[in-house]
Amino acid sequence: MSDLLERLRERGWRMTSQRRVVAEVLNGDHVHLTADEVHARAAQRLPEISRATVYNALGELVSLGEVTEVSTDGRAKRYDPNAHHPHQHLVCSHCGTIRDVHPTGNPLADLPSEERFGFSVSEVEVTYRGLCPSCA
Amino acid sequence: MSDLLERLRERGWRMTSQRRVVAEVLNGDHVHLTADEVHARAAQRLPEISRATVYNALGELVSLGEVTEVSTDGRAKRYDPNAHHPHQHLVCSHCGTIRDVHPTGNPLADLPSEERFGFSVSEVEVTYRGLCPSCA
DNA sequence: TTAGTTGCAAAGGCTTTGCACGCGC
DNA sequence: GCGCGTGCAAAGCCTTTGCAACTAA
Repeated sequence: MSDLLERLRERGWRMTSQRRVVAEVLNGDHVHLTADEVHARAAQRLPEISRATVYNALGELVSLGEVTEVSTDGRAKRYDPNAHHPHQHLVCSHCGTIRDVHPTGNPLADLPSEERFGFSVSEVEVTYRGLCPSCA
Repeated sequence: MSDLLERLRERGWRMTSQRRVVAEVLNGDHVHLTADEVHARAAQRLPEISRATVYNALGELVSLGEVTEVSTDGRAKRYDPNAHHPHQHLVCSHCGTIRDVHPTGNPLADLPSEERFGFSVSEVEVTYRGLCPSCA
């Protein structure tokens, strides 16, 4: 699981310097950057990279299932490269910090078939909210 | 729980024709409108109502805890007046339809204290995703 | 070679803001 | 009458798009 770049190469993702930098910026755990933050970090290594290119790359990584979009209540979406480690998020209601957490139990099992209204349910997204130690 | 307007009056919410119409539009179950949809429906009864006023009113209803913001992955936030009936959402990945559902079990209990990292967790938000009968 | 990628700049969707006027309490 | 609410128009933030130049495979 650990190396995003390697996985992308194996999957035959066309590699360019811009795409490599984006993947490198995202690689790791507990990473939840906005598109703009990804662009800023990428631009440290590749000053000419454009926002549009970052958005393109992020969109593809999401389609490939290598990265997940996290829409916190704030405005900009955040991108989470931890797609191969099923996990949920714990968000501080005050400062917005996000932590990855790994609850016990399977939330999917909590939705009985009579509550599924004929839907074929395939995913669950769980977000815990509260105050982090610094904000409490 | 049923009448939003009544609750607002009891809480001393300053009432104007615009605010009344917004509250009336939102009142009910399984309502998940965007700000723009709220504006459109409100404008049927009060043609001069402005978007800014609708946004103001929605923002206050959210602060008051009478309405919940639902950010599906799409662009515009949706507003759910069902804040007094704890429930989760079942979203169709294809057409975006939202249904309210009432799972068994308490998701809060699934997050053990060693996974809370010192946060005081107060809410959980659960979204089930899948295909609805029409889109399957 | 050639299809896919990039950068730019402009457009687009959703939401917020500043300010003068108007209205609920 | 006072203070908050309203409408308008403009600005703002985040994201997408069109297109010509470029480049990985």
